[in-house]
Amino acid sequence: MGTSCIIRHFEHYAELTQSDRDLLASLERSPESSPKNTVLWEQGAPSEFFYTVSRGWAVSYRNMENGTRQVLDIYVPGDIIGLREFAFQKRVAGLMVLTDAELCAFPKMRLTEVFSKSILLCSIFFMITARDQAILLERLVNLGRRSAKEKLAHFLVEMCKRLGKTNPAVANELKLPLTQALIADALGLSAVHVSRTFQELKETGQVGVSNGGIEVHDIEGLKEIAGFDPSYLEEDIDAILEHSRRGEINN
Amino acid sequence: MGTSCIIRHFEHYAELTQSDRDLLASLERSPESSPKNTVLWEQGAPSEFFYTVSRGWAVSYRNMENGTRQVLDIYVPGDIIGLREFAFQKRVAGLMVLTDAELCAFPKMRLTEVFSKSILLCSIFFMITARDQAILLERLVNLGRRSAKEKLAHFLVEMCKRLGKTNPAVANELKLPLTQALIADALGLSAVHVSRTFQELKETGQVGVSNGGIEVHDIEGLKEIAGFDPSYLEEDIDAILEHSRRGEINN
DNA sequence: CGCCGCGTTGAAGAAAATCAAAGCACGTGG
DNA sequence: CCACGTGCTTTGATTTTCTTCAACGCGGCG
Repeated sequence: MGTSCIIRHFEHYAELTQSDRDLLASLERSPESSPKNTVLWEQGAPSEFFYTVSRGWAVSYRNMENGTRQVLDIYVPGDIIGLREFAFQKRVAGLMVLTDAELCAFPKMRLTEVFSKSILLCSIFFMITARDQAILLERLVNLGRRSAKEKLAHFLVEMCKRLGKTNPAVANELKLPLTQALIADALGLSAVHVSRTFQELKETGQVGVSNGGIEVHDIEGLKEIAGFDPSYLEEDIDAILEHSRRGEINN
Repeated sequence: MGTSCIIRHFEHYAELTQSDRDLLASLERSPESSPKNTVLWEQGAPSEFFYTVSRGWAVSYRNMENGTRQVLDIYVPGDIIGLREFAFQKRVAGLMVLTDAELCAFPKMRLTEVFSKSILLCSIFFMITARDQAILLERLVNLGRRSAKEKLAHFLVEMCKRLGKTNPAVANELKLPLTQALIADALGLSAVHVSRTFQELKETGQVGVSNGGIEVHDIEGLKEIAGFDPSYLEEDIDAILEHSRRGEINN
């Protein structure tokens, strides 16, 4: 099965010991593939696993009573899904894969076992959760206090940044497997308004379209439109690890 | 100095051992009081401590370039401030106390030490962070896909629930030390629209005013207006602790 | 071919923002 | 005790932003 998905992910943050790797490997199940547009669970379903995305895109969403939908998160390869349900028995949101995808499951309840055995892994998990919160905050700002144009620009920049982290090649070409309706549901807008706003960005040259994908021509321009501040994506793992190691010595 | 703030808070979740208590007590500094309207830090300031609120209200916010402001969180006694900055060197948002308040500081970097010494405390911290994320998600939904009236109703119900958790008396009388401008900044609305929306709720009898405070007359009505689903506030600590204890045995 | 999902366009309407002024409660100083 | 200032809320009029509805275009695919 090669290097497991989460090990690769975590080694991006810090050097793991062999026992850390063994520990992670013992938890991770083999990847499960799902064809595009599969709903893996609905909100309210029991929440026993979290997942890492090894291939494809997924989206978590909330269906509202009035028939609308709010997209809460968009997941790309390398992301972790469902950590936030650590404290809950049930899924707080539905999950759908957008493309053919592969996810690796982890039994949620064995996380505490990991925590007790490796302070390093514990710190990394905590760091990831805290960083995810910072991202959510930024999204809150996006929904609360930005115009449609700013929202869309900010969204595109964030996707660029996140994709660029694992795949430096895609710095300014975005092939998003997202419909405009889905982007609308992520930004709290209507689909037609997203379409119009895209037109605006095309006219002023920040984005373009090429065979179904979105091309980002001017990421700096988008950043300016959005008032983008990248600091919320720049977690600092080193300082934590420093102390984490010190904690280990104290053990 | 009596029982420390965070110990009281944590014992609400689980029974701590004496060594857990000692560990927490060794970290917590004595409470610092701040007069109302004090800004404790601005976004971008170094982030070395997190805090527990032992008295008073506080609010974290983000100032936008266009002069507007987004309120990210409102903190009441018992809440923890700044855990989300675990992974960051800098504050991602400003913090202001709204009333005269007392906060207890914790050196952020000693968290990993706590994690390594007590799997129970580690689990509780993780649980709190995960639950905070669930609350943020609900707020995302609130900002993205609800009308002004629904937003306000949802906001009031959430505050009721959160206050009622520590103080069962205030189930349906709310004395909020919040201006309408601040509520507006929390909900992504303008202050005048919040005022108008309040009028609506008064006319239909869900809320009233008495000497400066807000009275909630009909919390069920508000829930219905908002489409309120309380499950995001009902974390389930027991299942986690069960496994946490098992983890400890494995040590 | 014809259907279907998705994007685009236009027109009309609703929701909320903005601007400006006035009211009200409260504290302060004369 | 009253006048005054200040911070917050309310109100009305106007404008902007976004939604809704409906229709059409367009490419892919059975």
